[in-house]
Amino acid sequence: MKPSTCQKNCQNALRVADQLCQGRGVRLTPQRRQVLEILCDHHKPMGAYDILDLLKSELPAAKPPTVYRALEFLLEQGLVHRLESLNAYVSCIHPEHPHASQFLICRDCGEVRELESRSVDRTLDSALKACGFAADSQVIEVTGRCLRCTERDPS
Amino acid sequence: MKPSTCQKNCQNALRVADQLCQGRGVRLTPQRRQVLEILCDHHKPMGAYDILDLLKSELPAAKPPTVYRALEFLLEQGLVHRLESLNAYVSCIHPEHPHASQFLICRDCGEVRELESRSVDRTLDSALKACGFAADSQVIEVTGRCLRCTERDPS
DNA sequence: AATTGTTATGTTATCACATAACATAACAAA
DNA sequence: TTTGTTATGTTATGTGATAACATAACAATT
Repeated sequence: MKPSTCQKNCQNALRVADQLCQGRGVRLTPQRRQVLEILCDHHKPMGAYDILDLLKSELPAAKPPTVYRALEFLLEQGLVHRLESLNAYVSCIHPEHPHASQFLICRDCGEVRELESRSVDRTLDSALKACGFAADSQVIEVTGRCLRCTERDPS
Repeated sequence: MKPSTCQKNCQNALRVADQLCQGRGVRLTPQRRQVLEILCDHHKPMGAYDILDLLKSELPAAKPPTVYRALEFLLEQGLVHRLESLNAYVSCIHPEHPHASQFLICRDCGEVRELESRSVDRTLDSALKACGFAADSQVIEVTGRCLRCTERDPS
């Protein structure tokens, strides 16, 4: 994807976020929007303190709680995801519909892809049902090499 | 499970660990064994510093690296698992054969169960294959309420 | 038994991630 | 304009993990 296209996607993602929040009657304040923008611009997993460093260039008074509060809001609204195995955060590709999170994390290029496999979802659900476990959240994170990196350097 | 039975299982788990390590030509040193014993005794997710506190009663000089080194070894040998969504560690039920980790974590009683669903495994594998992703590790962690807790208090 | 390479442990300091607690400010509804 | 609520500012600290370097234990030789 060309930089210009990516820029465009980011702008678009922010517009979608604006609309979603407006529709839900919640406030995407400037700080929250800035944090989301940072995550959208990179679209790589970023640690809270990485975000903080970038945020400081726009908001020098920013401190850890500033970032964590924004992240808390964005997570609640499904606009970003948390990657448990990296202690990191990434913006959501399509926040307009909720989905169980399934992530493929490339250890070479750092790209994070959302798998969204309905069949994985269904299979896991039925396994949970079979043993009487009432799930309220699930984490699926696979680390490895993405197709592009494998093709670039098949080793 | 009665305490006596649990005790027995713990002793058994340690013996199995001894044998596995001997067979592999690696050393289950006293420190490593003590950490494993602590995890087996509880068989709940425990943080590294929880383990450290208990370890100190036997080994007062223990410090964070003491625990983390033991955990590193035990993880390598498949004797314990790390729960990414809790930053915690738990002893493995059957270390004798390797398996992709799939955990059910009860938020009420804290029990951790290994799901080991072959169908989930297969479904995920084929989804990964379909998009050309070469996995080298995977995390599946489901948080919710176990059957026992649901039956005890259906709310 | 002495040498030597390797693996394990001891020790200090510090990094990285996250939140508690309390004060102030902005907002929105009456 | 008051009042309740939500958001932000600020300080400090809690929690999880590792870097870096020194020493000790072990195991395989000669």
